[in-house]
Amino acid sequence: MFGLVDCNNFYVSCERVFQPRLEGRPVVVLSNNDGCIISRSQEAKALGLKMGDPYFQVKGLLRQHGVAVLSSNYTLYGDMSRRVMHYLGQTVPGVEVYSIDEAFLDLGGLEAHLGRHIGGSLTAFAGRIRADVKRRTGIPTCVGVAPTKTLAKLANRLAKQDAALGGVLHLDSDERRRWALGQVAVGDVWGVGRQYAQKLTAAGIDSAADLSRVSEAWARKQLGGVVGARLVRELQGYPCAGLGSSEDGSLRRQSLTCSRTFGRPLRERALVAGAVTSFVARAAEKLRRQGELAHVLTVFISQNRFAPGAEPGGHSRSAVLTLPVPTSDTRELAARAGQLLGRIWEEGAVYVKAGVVLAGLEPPGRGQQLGLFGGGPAAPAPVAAPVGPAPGAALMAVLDGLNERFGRGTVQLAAALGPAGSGPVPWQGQAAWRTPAYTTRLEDLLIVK
DNA sequence: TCTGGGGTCCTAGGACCC
DNA sequence: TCTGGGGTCCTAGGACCC
Repeated sequence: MFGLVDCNNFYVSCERVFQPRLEGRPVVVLSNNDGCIISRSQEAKALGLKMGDPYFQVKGLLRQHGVAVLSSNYTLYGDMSRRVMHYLGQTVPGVEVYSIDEAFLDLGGLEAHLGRHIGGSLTAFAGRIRADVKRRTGIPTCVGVAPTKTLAKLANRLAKQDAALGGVLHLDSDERRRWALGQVAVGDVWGVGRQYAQKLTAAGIDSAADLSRVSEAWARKQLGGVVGARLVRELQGYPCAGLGSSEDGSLRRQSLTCSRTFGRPLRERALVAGAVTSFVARAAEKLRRQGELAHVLTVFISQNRFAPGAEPGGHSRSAVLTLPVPTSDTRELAARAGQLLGRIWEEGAVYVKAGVVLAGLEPPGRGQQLGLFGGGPAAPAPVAAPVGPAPGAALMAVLDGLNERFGRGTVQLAAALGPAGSGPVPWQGQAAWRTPAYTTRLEDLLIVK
């Protein structure tokens, strides 16, 4: 049995914890660079504001209705997420952190145990989790409980829709499962996106219930092979996916990206190179926190995809390099990234965004590919060097330590600093309405009088 | 003027291995 | 006449998720 805990309007809810005056008012949170709406309160949804609406297109509407507008504050959301997940991890046997605001719970075998303790049902247990998360973190959630992950997602959606359910829906019988399937449009099923929804409705499949009745062969043919087959089976109540392992509640990623839209369009190579270097540094930091090394490095740069005449996908170029020796050393990754940028750079073009991806992640230690001539290119080591910490690891540890203690960016590569002079780096995005880091910076701590 | 930033999984084809 | 069988790795692309 699976539970799915999903925080309601997560980013808005995080902001409301520290600004209670935002309760009951329409509130939106904007993406990086204050580009589009990425989180909306119920009141904002009721005004017809959509996920992904570009800010400049809805500015008038926002003003007209007195909508509170906030820039995104990922430091805050990440920390609030950690608190929620930590509580869940202490409360149930297994947790898979699925995204910043969602977690799957392993509720297998709990029912018998619960019978003797609280209220006797998973429904009551889920209600208690919900109340505890709210009390401990201030974040409202809904909980779906069902025999498969896909059904738990579906139950969660219904719990969010219908306030009468009290934030919890447990699909504890076949009748209830069938009822729930009938309530949900096929396009709202987890795993059915725009393309599939279009295809399905064209074939007369309109609800989750309809989808649960198609043949496996049809699902395979129409919905991406085995993925589609599993999707249908899950709707029927047969689990096809277990709880992803994240024992300590932290996510272990298979790739790490850092990319940003620039604060303004850039045409100077040195500036874009500076941006790429700073993105590499950030990605490498995440990589080291995860305790891994990367084998594959990708750099991409994008021109304005909304420019008239831009063909879909044609606005972006990327270059990939498989490193001879996996590394997490910012200096080496930055040097390689600079070379990759040279391969895709077009003089005269105007770029609006860049990014780097670290992939082929592996833990250090045994099994590591060593350089044939010893060490990595950045810091040659003797051929006979025993397997041990990578060259430069100590330096990176000091770098991370300083930045953690004194704030991100305290020590950086000079190449990531931008042109001499003062002011924000030219690739820094807009964030006109950013709230303080209430929970992670001492200076930003709220003072209650 | 202005349009996010992360991720996942699967398929298919080609090159190459023994 | 006849032309194996079993793999891996890489790339590109497509779908999906929050």
